[in-house]
Amino acid sequence: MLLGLLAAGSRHGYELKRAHDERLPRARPLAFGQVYSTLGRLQRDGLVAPSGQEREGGPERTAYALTADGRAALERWLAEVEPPMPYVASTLFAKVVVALLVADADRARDYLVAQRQAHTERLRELTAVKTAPSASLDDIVAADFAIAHLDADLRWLRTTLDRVADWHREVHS
Amino acid sequence: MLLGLLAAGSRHGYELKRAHDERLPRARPLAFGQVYSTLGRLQRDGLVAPSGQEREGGPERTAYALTADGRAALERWLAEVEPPMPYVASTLFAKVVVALLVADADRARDYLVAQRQAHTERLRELTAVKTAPSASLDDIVAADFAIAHLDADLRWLRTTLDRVADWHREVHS
DNA sequence: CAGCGACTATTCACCCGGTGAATAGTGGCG
DNA sequence: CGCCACTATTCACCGGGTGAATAGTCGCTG
Repeated sequence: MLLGLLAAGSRHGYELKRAHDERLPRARPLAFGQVYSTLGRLQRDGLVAPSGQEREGGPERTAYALTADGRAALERWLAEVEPPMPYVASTLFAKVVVALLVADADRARDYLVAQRQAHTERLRELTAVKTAPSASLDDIVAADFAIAHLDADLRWLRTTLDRVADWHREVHS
Repeated sequence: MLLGLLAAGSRHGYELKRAHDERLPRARPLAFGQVYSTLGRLQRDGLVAPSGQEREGGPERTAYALTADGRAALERWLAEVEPPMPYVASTLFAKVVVALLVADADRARDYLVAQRQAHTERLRELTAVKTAPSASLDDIVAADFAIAHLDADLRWLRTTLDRVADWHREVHS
């Protein structure tokens, strides 16, 4: 991701974090410590290099630019397809499994119902975000992504509610 | 997750990993190193304690059990609802954003089309998994989870394909 | 002018989860 | 006895995430 941002032109660390957070408004904001430690690694591996020193209206800052290797690595990454769902990695899923292991079917059901409600509420919020007049395409595309996955969770929660009794029986056999 | 498995009875590390991988067949298998280091942390925090030493048909093994604090922490965890989609955290999403930053709209489209194909293929595989005669409910519920999220990705890929030109323009403005 | 606060730029120390390999013990077999 | 397979655990390392600390510059105020 940082490589991608640097491809658009060299930047110093603080500004990279700024650019990241702007470009992906709904992603987890980067910590400064993380930006610099990642830049350090990228530099260690020859994918970025310092490209200048600047001092305007603030303290000294070091800009970084992509190296040819960095550009090649980025192109490679962009050319490859992400493996779709190689694993089910989800806290929600794990929690439901544990609930069935640890509690009775009714308790698990209660959890599923509460989670469903929270999802429905969040869906409402995100729909409001994307329909606001001030929504940028960045906001809309990200909201759509989130909405699609909330829907997926809700669908799964629904069918799982129907199966709780059977699943609970199987888990305890 | 390990706490949940221990709630069903005390177990040693190796067996915990085994139980985890069995219970969640489509999750990422745990590394042994990870199980023990997590157990160490849980012990450090007073959530689990060694509960016995055993030697049958193999080397010595140390079983661990939940402490009262551990049980309480597990109950607390189970009682709280997971915050739904607090962030859009997805490699797929980040990749599309970078593609738009770095490449032209056609290149981004090519990537989206290739990714869509991989998703469709994976959907087929997972559908086969859940319809196999030998499929357990564990398999089916996990496959349904994955299928729902693959669908969500596909839905998003579709609308994003329609928006590439506009989004590309906005990204570069 | 000095001090303060806000903003900018970076480092530091630490933690967790993930990884792959190494180490050590037991049992069975030739 | 040695070897192999299986069981049980440790070890050393890595990247990403966290929160706070450090340091410089600028503008404002008394």
